[in-house]
Amino acid sequence: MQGHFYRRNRGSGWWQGQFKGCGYRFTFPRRLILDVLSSSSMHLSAEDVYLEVHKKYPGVGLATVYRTLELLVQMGVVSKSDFGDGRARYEMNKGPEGQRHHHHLVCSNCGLVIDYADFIDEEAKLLKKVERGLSEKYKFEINSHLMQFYGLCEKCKGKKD
Amino acid sequence: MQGHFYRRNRGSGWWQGQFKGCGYRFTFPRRLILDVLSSSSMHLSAEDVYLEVHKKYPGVGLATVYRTLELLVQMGVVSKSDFGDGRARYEMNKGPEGQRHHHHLVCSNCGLVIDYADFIDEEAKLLKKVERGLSEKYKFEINSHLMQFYGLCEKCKGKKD
DNA sequence: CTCCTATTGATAATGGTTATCATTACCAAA
DNA sequence: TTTGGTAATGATAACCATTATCAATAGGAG
Ligand SMILES: [Mn+2]
Ligand SMILES: [Mn+2]
Ligand SMILES: [Zn+2]
Ligand SMILES: [Zn+2]
Repeated sequence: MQGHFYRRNRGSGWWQGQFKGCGYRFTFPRRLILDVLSSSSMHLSAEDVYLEVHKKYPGVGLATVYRTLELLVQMGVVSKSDFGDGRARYEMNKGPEGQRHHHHLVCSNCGLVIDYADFIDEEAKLLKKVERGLSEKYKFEINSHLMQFYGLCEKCKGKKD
Repeated sequence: MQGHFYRRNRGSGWWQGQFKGCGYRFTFPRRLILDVLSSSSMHLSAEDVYLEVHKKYPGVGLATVYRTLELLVQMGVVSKSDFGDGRARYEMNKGPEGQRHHHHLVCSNCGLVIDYADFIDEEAKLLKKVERGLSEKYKFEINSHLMQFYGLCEKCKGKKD
């Protein structure tokens, strides 16, 4: 870092534990990035996160944002999605309050993304079943899945002439 | 085109009809690209298609391959997937013989991709159910879905120490 | 066969993401 | 508290799949 000074990072608690547990350091930029992700319910791009962090501490660089996001994805703390707009989107996945697993509904016209967890229970039941069958037949060890629905949102559905 | 000559394209049949039906021309490069996709069961990148077409007719450019692939995706003839290797993958989806809808099993370690349609029936049941629920609750008109499983293939599962 | 224009090929440009590298900060040990 | 080894960082260049540009060509209706 050239010319920037962070206040000493004396953090503690859940996040610090998560990082330490994985053999990583809980640095100040990482804390800031987590703050942004935690206090937002949107699907943020790396640049979104960068701009937000930048408001509070202009010293944090874009590269660090990318690196941290990738790290958090690896840790399972953040989930990374592609909604077809040419950039990755990130959102908090696991926090002190537990998981928040959900799937997405994407509008092909305006890009609106809706989170839903309503039908996760039913889905989970079948997903488990399918996963079991696939594991057996293809000798595959399934760790995760991706599921998205595409279509037209209420507004875009009406705009069709 | 600068300096290349295609033999007159006197094609007819199913494909020609598909293109005409959508208001497009059935050109020679487009036919070649379709040939490559039709005669392969792999998940080809745009460059893969380009190299293959290039063997027969070096006059076809990469831009045309990209354009044609995008067109075919719009027409529903080809499906475009992202398996996480930084480039889009294409494969035939609809042909004279009908649809070939399937989902994917992706190895997070070696990138192996397995097509499967075995459990589509069970999946389809749930997908329909969930789609109905989501449509109703969120006033969404669902047109398509994306479903992938990630994990370790047989070989990679064994290599873990 | 003619004419209009959709399509094409070569190539430059785009833009999100990654690599590089000198500098800095975290933290365990003294 | 001081020190030292090293993980992490910031600025920036590089990467690279995909798109835009534009003059030239080819498809196909009439
Ligand atoms: Mn979400
Ligand atoms: Mn496939
Ligand atoms: Zn919409
Ligand atoms: Zn594998």
